Amino acid sequence: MRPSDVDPAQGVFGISVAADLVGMDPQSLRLYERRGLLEPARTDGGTRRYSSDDLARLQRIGYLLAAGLNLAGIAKVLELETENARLRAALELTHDADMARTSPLTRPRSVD
DNA sequence: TTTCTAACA
DNA sequence: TGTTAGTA
Repeated sequence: MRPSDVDPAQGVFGISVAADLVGMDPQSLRLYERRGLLEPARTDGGTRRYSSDDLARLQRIGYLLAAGLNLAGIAKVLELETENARLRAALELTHDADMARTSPLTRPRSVD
């Protein structure tokens, strides 16, 4: 299987490996999950499986923590970002490439 | 591996 | 408040 065939949304890493890759402790990863910042996949046995998307999310959490936000604030940020991505994806389906290039909200208004 | 608890800064 | 360590 080629690297390009790997689904970034599919969980493959155990918690120890995932924590190692992002420079965090497994305990912190569990705390983030309990606070609703993350929801990694589970094996049949119930152990966590972190995907590449999860790792990117963890690095985002680390960045926001360093920026001074607490976990509650980060949960809110990630929630809004997720919704924003969902809305943009829906917009992409409705509009053609030309419309998607400039947001209706930011497109300059004609002010005679 | 999980969850819980306590101590630290 | 978030991290770390110890426990079961």
